[in-house]
Amino acid sequence: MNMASPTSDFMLSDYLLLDDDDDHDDDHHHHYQESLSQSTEPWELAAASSDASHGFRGVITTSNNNNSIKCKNNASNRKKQVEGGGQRVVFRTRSEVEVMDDGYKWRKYGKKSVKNSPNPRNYYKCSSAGCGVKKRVERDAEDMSYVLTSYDGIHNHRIRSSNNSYHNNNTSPYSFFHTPPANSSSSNS
DNA sequence: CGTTTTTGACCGGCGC
DNA sequence: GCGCCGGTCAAAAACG
Repeated sequence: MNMASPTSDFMLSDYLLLDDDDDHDDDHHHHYQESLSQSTEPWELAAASSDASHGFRGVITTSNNNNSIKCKNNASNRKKQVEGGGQRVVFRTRSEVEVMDDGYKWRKYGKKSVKNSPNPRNYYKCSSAGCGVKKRVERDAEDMSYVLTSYDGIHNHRIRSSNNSYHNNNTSPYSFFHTPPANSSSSNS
């Protein structure tokens, strides 16, 4: 609980904020600030969060052009709004296991092979009805040691206990981010 | 028996 | 219009 204080702001500030600067993304290849958590977890926490201010439909694009991963936001070219708030977070974690327990129960609804990645991409959806939070898990195209996990939306329900109690210990790198205070609905009107 | 995984099909957007 | 590409659906299997 050293680096606890699990708040979204903390995370956003402490890590990296992704702007929709897809224009000059070639300049700075790595949008990710790798911060090794000294926690007891076997995986390293390295995260990149996207700016939800735009309410965009972000596209996580893995391009090997510059041997880098870049996240592009289609703020202008919004295809469809992300149900659940439109929050997108991308975690880059060094782990041997692709799917790790973040405290929520997910149901895999698809697997697809991406062009720029030799590894397939897994699509998960929150098992809770009425919760349209989706999760995308894939291994890094260049570093297969890393797992790229994307979250879409915000859970409108309480965390679902699973086999593990990571959320209870706040040891899960993702759990704290996904534990919305109470105003997670963010103006649902 | 209920739920989840699996896997190919399907579909929509975009580029050519 | 067609093919590519990424995302989702859905039927059957697999799993508890």
